[in-house]
Amino acid sequence: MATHAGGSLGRRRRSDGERTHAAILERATQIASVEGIDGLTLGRLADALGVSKSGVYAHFGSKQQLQLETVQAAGAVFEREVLIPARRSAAGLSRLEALCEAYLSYVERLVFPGGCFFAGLLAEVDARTGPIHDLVREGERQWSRTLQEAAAEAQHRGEIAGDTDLELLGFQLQGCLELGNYHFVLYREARVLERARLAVTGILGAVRTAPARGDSA
Amino acid sequence: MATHAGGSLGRRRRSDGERTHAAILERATQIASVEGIDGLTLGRLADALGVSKSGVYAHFGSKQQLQLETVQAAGAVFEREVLIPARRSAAGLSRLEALCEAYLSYVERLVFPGGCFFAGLLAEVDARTGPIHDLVREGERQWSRTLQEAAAEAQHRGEIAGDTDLELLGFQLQGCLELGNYHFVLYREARVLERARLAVTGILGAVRTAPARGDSA
DNA sequence: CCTACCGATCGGTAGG
DNA sequence: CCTACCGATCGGTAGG
Repeated sequence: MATHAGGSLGRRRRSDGERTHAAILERATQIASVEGIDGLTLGRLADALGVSKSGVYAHFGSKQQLQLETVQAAGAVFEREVLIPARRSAAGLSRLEALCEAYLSYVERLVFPGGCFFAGLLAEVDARTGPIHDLVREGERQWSRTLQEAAAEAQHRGEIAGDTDLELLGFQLQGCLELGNYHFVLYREARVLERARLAVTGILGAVRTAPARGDSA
Repeated sequence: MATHAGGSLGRRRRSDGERTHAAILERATQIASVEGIDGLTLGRLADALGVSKSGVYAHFGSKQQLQLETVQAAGAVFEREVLIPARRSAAGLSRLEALCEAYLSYVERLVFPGGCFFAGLLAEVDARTGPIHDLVREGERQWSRTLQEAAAEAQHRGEIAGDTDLELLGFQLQGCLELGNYHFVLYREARVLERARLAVTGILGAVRTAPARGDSA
């Protein structure tokens, strides 16, 4: 309903309400990454923020809306911490490697205290139905596509073998990344992420057409 | 306290109470595989069984005991459906292949309605602490070890290359299996399990020393 | 195994 | 944003 004409003051500063809303969602992603999206309750979130339950509720109007916005907020963090950094690497094999490393780094730095937000959410809602299931399914599909497109560009450039099955390559890499996340959170040892990195390197090494600088022989 | 001397009647038949207990746990594993171990509540379980809440409660004495026994009951199913069938295959590469196929078949047949019980549980409790976390961690460690031991025997027999890193091979296979499970439950398409099978075959093909019967060239 | 209950917490509402 | 409340459900208990 509001027009874009803001008058002589130009674009308004982000309001207090908007900043509070964003702060609530940041806390919500932290809680949900450990307790699950179902473990995120209005009361727990309100306690963590030091406000009343209805003070939180008023921002969303329903628990489902809070959950959906929390998932979307986590998606923005994933983009900022994984997708955008990887885009700084050259398209092709470099970017494919960068995507894998950016993901493992995002896990290792505990951007979310419970590890990858979407790895946890995937397992929580995969067997259910509803809007959150659908949101997660689309996010997972997009992540698979991102890996596969980077692999396709690497193949187009002749950096990986022409007969490489890109779907399988992406699947194998994605499996190593997700298992790396689960094991890191489960065992709490940095060593398991090193194992994931070596597994990724091994899979890429098997399809690479030219040895990387520094390889022996 | 009871002795093993059962008198002239020999070993007693399994009592009604024991059969009821087992029936409760079977239902509990089904509910927990979809709703999570935290989504398994006494009230929901009682409703599904058509008994009163305290009728269920009396069998376990606490919710934690119910949860622990449910996880153990699911472990017995995993052993029956995955580990024991795979042991019918010859030790070495055949058994490693059989372990992967038995796992994917167990997922595909929906032995648990929510897919692999432990894949879901892993993601649910990896970031928490307590006896269930510990139980899952030991189970996951054992599953990794089982895959790795089969790979070691394959290497010992000369079926896979002598310089294969067994830990990485096991990790890559385990990643494909778990991602196959998550995607099958998420997308509900049989095709994604075919992808997982091909991903496993591709990984094993890269380290195999002799071509399998039927391979071209 | 049952009914009947306990205090705590759930999502959500009323009224300010 | 708050207090105060609603009915439903949670894990657990008492008493039979």
